Amino acid sequence: MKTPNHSLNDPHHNHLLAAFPIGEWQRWESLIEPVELKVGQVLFETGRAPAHVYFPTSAVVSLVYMTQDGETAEIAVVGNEGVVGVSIFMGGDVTPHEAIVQSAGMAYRLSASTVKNAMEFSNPIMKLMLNYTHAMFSQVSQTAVCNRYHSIDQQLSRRLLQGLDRASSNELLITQEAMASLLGVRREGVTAAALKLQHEGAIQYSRGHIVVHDRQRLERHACECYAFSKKAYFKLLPLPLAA
Amino acid sequence: MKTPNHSLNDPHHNHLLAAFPIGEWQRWESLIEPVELKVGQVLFETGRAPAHVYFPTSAVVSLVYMTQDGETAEIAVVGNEGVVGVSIFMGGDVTPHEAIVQSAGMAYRLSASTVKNAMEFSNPIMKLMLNYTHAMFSQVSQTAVCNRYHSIDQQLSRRLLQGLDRASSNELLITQEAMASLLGVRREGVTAAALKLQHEGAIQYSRGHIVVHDRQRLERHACECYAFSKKAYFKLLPLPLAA
DNA sequence: TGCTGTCTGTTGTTTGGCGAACATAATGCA
DNA sequence: TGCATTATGTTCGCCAAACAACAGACAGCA
Repeated sequence: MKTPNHSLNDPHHNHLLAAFPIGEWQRWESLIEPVELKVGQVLFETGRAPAHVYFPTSAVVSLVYMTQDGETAEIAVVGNEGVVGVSIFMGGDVTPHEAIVQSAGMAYRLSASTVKNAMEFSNPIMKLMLNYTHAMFSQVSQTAVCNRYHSIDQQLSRRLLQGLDRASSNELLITQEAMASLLGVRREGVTAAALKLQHEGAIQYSRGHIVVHDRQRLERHACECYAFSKKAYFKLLPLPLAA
Repeated sequence: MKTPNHSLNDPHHNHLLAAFPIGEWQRWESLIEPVELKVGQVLFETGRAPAHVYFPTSAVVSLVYMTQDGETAEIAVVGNEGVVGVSIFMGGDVTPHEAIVQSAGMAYRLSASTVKNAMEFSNPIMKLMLNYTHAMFSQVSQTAVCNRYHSIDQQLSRRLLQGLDRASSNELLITQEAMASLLGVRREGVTAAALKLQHEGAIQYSRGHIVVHDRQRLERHACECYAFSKKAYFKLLPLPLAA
């Protein structure tokens, strides 16, 4: 991958923002606001009207669905390839899921009202957002199927790769406990799968620090879902995820 | 439920079409085309560019995802509350899933190019479609969670209710085998669950004919997913599903 | 240095759903 | 009417993952 000529904190490090037409960009520059996101921070809650959309540059955000009894499942991951809060321009006053920061970092945000205006007046931006939403739709569908058919081993590998694609190094910061609630399985199940991967030399971890040593091995363990959802983003977005 | 003052084959029996602004409507009238949909008919396939969008009036369509090994899972149901083919105006050349007619009936269709134009020129219609897409997004997310946590009993009840809401009587036409592939489980699992419901007097069935006798009992068996996805459509659409 | 809380490893038991194989019953067609 | 086809019922073994309960291990703080 070519080194981009902007820093990780440049708004253009977000692929969607980078794809804004230059003419448009000037209009937004003054409205867009950098924010630092911390691990565990809740960007918006289920059933509430989100106040902003977030374009992560270095942060990674999980969209998490929670059942009545408090069981959780992640339905999509958003990093610098996308945007958190598509509900806003789709016209829903509320989101069906919550957005939680998985990995600390920077993001740029716009207020909900600004975004709604933008959609009315800028066709190219509207299209960009719709394209992204479509890719996310694919990811959510894929998650539904993955939940039905694939083993914990496969899903853990898939999720690690998805995290890796959105991270700036080969280290991920997440405990097995947290991973379990993302996958919607028990912690013991994650421990077993992670042990297996560690014995094979694919990863190495300790207390929330996961280092990926052998990406290809992970890819062999992962289900098709990983490749498919990645392909969906490639197809629909002007810029690819990190190679 | 009040009897609508138009027949089941009136375009306005589709809630989205019915919500088109009157001024807009005249523009579309000549372009929209009634079609009869037969059970099992494939409206579009995975990975292909859909040629039309379909607004069902009496037909019911399943959006089905298929894995590499041919395992299937339904990710959403579309009846006269919605539209099949949101991918088209979201800008995806391809859909990640296929659309299969579950229940024969009528629908109105528009060509893909017409729809794309419509989106450019009519803001109200664009908003309508986005609202619907948002509700569908909720349904897909809910499906993902349902696949993770809920039993076959619960899912079968949920799916029967979703079918019932989109049917014109209390009879559904679907075999246990077909239901199994929608839910992504084995046929035997569906048989067991269906037997249980039958013994309780909730339903009665024989060779693909399911008659619902006790809707409330089904609702008690179903998981929260049924109520939640229904609520999403209520909130976002101008007209409710059949009561 | 030791205490405390968090994270990870382990074990035994239970269970929902899968796989496979087969029996019975209804339907449709010849 | 008989036969083939399709739909449903049943059974047995099996396994992945859930549930439950606890032990060790590491990190940070007092």
